[in-house]
Amino acid sequence: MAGKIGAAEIGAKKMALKKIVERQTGVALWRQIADRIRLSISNGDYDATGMVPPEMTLAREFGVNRHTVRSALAALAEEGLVRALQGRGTMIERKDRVSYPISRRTRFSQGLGRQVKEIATRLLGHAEVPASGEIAAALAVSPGSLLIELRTVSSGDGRPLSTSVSYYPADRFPRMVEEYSRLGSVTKAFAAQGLDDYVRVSTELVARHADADELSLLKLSPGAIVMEAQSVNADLDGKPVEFSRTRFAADRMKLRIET
Amino acid sequence: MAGKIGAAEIGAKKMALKKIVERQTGVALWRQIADRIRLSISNGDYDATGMVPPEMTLAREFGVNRHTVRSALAALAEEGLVRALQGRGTMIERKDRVSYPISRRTRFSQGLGRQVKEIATRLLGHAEVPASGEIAAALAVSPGSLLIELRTVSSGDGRPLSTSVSYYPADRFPRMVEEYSRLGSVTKAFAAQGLDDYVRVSTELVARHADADELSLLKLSPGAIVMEAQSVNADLDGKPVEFSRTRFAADRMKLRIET
DNA sequence: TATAGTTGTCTAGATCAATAGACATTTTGG
DNA sequence: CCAAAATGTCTATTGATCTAGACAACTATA
Repeated sequence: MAGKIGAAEIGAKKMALKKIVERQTGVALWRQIADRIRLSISNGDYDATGMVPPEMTLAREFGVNRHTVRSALAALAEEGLVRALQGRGTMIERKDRVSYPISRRTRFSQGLGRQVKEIATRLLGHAEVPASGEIAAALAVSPGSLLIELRTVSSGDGRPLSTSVSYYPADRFPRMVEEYSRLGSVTKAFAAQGLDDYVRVSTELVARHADADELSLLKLSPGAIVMEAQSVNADLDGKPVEFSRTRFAADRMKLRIET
Repeated sequence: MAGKIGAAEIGAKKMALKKIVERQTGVALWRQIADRIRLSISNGDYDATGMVPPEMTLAREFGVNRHTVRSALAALAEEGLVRALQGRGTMIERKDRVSYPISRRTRFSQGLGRQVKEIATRLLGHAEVPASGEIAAALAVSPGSLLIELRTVSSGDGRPLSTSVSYYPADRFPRMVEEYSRLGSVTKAFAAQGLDDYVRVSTELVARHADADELSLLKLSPGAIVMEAQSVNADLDGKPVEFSRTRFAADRMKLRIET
């Protein structure tokens, strides 16, 4: 099984163009197809024409009925990604996923840069909660000590991109809520409380289907995927200052890891 | 909408315990529930007992019929994650996702460390292909110049974790296939061709539903999610030496980004 | 102005997903 | 030993998904 395939490979590669989807999976065919077309759009596969291939062509490629492809395209139209024009074809309206950089100095609003004109972060709510085991460990505080919890959702040009739950040690950052509300930025709220700089020390990523809560917060077409990042930021002495759990709308974002 | 919710928050948090799932989404309820239980298991939510809650309890929490929960548990049993024992309950067989570190010096086999006893990478095939636009740009070679393509699938303790397609400039690494087949490692194959060290310069991540190809390569229960990482490695002069596209089985892996 | 190619709409039937209820089987604990 | 609690199995019904085919409406082009 090692590397003596060579010539036979060419054939195998052509097969791969058949864009197969699987049945009886718990994920409807129209949704799998919508996912794949979305990916093709964002990969620029259709840039030559600016159009999605005709429904009959897609149906043949995916090996499904034309109506199934129509369901997929309807979902993408609902997202505003494509627009169908009777008699002409289906036009691509929007192409790129927003690329979000994760680095040692990750700051939410900065990285998005020129990709979106307007970034809005809305504070959904806050609370003062005792540290649970996992979070206490991540923040290096004793379990049960008080934390400030902030819940936010962020949008780019009106489209929700991510939603976060963040925790801060209440003793060190007692005015977190007020400062964040006033300044609209975690970085500035930290600065207002005497912390000038901080760095990302760890990020863990998983991907899964969105639950109903995330669907509504991120205005996702249901059944969508979220990428969940658990991250810890620390001050320059290595003392953790923030634990947060951010869920990104997977079909609107790609994460770029910078090293 | 800014931070004057406070007390009302506590109620909202309790509501969140209701583990809601959405209907008519193109993703079957049993699959959404399977995803959520899998996440709960890997988060350690059931560590106290080592058991998944009873079917009736889960059905109540998710607001669905017991049979729907049974479908979800059947899928998890199929994955080998849980085992049902009549009269007793449903036992957790395996807990953790494998954590895969992505850093400036990412090396596949090293990072997995003690998490898996045995790592096996199988060469699926190879080919010599002209560089397409995107890949040529990433590798900083002229479009159409020859690349060596390697396709592999990697498993930990017999469970497929990821599948990769990688490209190397054919002029610089003409013996890539032979050396890789002989040594079983990209790092060693590079060394055998005079490249002693290399670093990760970029990684881009997206998440989506797996296609049939990935389902069969990764032996995924259909409808599963993959995380796709496009990465570029370069030598210490910054000259790109490898472009690769790795798809991770999202329900078996978490990615840890180290900065 | 035909004609081919495209999306839009409708109907009918087959299969999958989910609910509902009843009862069997097995284990645990009083 | 008995009762409670858990999983296993079966039947029946409803709604969502997918297929199949036919035709209408619209667009571009020869």
